[in-house]
Amino acid sequence: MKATINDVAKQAGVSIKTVSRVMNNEPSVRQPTREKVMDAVKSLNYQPNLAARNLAGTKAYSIAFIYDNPNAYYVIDMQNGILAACKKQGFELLIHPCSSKSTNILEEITNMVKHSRIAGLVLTPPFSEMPDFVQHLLDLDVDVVRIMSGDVAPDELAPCIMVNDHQAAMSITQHLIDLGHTNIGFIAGQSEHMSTVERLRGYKQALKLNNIKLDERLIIDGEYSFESGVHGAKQLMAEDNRPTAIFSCNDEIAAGALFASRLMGISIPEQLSITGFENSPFSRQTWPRLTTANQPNPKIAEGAATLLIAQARKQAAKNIITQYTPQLIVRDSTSQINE
Amino acid sequence: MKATINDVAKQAGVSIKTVSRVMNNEPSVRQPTREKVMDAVKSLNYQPNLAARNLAGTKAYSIAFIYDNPNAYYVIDMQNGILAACKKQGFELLIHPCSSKSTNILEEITNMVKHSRIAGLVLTPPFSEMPDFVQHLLDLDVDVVRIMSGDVAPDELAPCIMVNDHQAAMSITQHLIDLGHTNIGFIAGQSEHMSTVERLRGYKQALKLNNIKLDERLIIDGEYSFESGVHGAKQLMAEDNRPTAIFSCNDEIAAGALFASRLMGISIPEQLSITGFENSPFSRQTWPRLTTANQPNPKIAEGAATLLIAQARKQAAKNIITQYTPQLIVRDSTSQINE
DNA sequence: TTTAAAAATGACAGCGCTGTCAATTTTATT
DNA sequence: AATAAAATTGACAGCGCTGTCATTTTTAAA
Repeated sequence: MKATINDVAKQAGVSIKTVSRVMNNEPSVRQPTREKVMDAVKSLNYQPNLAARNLAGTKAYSIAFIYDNPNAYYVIDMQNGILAACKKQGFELLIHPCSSKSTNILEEITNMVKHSRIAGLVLTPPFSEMPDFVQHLLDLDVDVVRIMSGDVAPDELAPCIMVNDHQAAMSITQHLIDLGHTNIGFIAGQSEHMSTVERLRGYKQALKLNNIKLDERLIIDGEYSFESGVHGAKQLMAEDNRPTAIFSCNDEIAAGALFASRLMGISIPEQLSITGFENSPFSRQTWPRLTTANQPNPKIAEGAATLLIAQARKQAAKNIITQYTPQLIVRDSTSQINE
Repeated sequence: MKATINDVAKQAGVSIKTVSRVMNNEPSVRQPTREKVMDAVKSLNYQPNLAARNLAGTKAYSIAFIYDNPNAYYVIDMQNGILAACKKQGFELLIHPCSSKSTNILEEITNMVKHSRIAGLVLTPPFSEMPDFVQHLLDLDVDVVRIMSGDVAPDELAPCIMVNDHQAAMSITQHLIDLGHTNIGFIAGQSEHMSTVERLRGYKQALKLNNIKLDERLIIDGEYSFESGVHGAKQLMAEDNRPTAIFSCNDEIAAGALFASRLMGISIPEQLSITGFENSPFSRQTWPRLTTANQPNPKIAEGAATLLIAQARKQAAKNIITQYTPQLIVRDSTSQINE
């Protein structure tokens, strides 16, 4: 029923070792031989047995994804992207949900790494932003690829996929400025998240570039939640220096701000422009639909996983930095000032 | 570094076969021997090598979860539950996102089942509601456990975890009736989903039990989305026979209905009660927070996976039916009529 | 052409476990 | 106490592949 390497070898008229070489893209196989083997592989619908590979070889054919993220949309997007890469490369994915606050998280992960043969891990925030954690993993002799916010890698420990929130935040802010806004409120996410820091930095820099004076009172501390958006918007609209636009650190905050505005009888976007961030499904379910920045999470994750697998195969340098910049998506929650 | 079965055997002073027997809970091992082995296992932190097991044995140590669900919260909950069961039983989880509309879905899954040694699959809607699909899998000689909506299993092909939406919908409706409501609108999800059918059935039955005449005009076709809730609520509030309460088929619809009500200047819950369904994180992010029915998805999924693994070990009957009834959670979006 | 070096291919052991079946020990029976 | 039956334990092959190293073939150099 299921073809083995032996069947392929017989059909191609070569030894199983040669088939093995072809399957692993090793050099030292002549082109005609390689083709003969590939033909047999195709005709038999052969797929190497992962268990046997793991048992016999020293290489690993699995990567792991650990997550601690209350945002299910984010996790699923990431997971789907990683799975896509794994499928293409014939790798397996180990999924490990866990809590970053748990005290024995290190032990837990260490145990997993030691007991499953793992080539490496894809790390997302908050894990990707914990240098000690990353170092610990590297000491365990597994590869690591980090997905994190910023435009400059923090170190050369391991490759980084940088999401340029700074640049994206500038684009959003510039979009608002182009619409004529100068009083722009900012509702932040948790300040421990790099993404918040970077988005705030982008916001500030855009103001500076346009010679708009920064009003610190328009920057509201918050967290990545609907409630935070509600409170933030209320607070902002109570200011003397009332903003005509609000930059929300993510779509949920923006949805909250939108909601609060309705309650206060402020019409969006006529009287107030509101922007989101992330382009989660959320942002299409509000009224009006949110202007936001699209973060191509599945693509990012697939890129990260592909890079990780290349690392595992020693086909990539340790210091690779990739950048993604979320792109502005203009929808219905922003417009010219219009009172 | 990593202990093998050999190390355990040596330390316990038995043969590796005996260790193997202990690890697999096979009979024919004397209690003292079993204990000696278990001690060695613990002291060496031994964990059987899955690759070797897969390669050597005929049993499978993996189950699969295929999903096609736009609701990320649902998927993550299910996945976490399944993973918990796998961890406890030393199984591995293969994750396979896919589209049920894709034409080659059957081939795709068949291929996966044939190439990875899989004991069985956990099926959620819509897959669990496709008898042909289930039969096809069974023909492939893998076990299947279905999670689906209803109070009666449709057949005895494979075990079912029934989520009693009918009963839960009755509870919600009864809650509204107890508050004095008799004109209760219903905004449906997609009618192809069993969950919609079952929830509508529960709604109708509760009305009947309370001798409230059913007004078909108060039943609005919809789908499981925010927009649908917005439109549904608008339509309902335009009726002559304007409802004082709205039963929404899920939390997203309810959020939409809530939103529309705000727009129409209807205050919740004073002038209109609105209920959700599912208790997604969504339902805590609305204002007011939604009265809803809690579906313990992680528990359901863990139960399903545990059952599947028992099946795989021939430790469970084929015709097991488990029932979960989502429980009413009363929050702030429902109250007595009060105009 | 001959010969050495390099490239391509193959033979074979063994990864850590389970299945089979044989050897041993225990228990029950006479 | 002797014997048969049952329960327990172990020896060993082999799952499908990769790593090592030997062998063969090709290519380059003399």
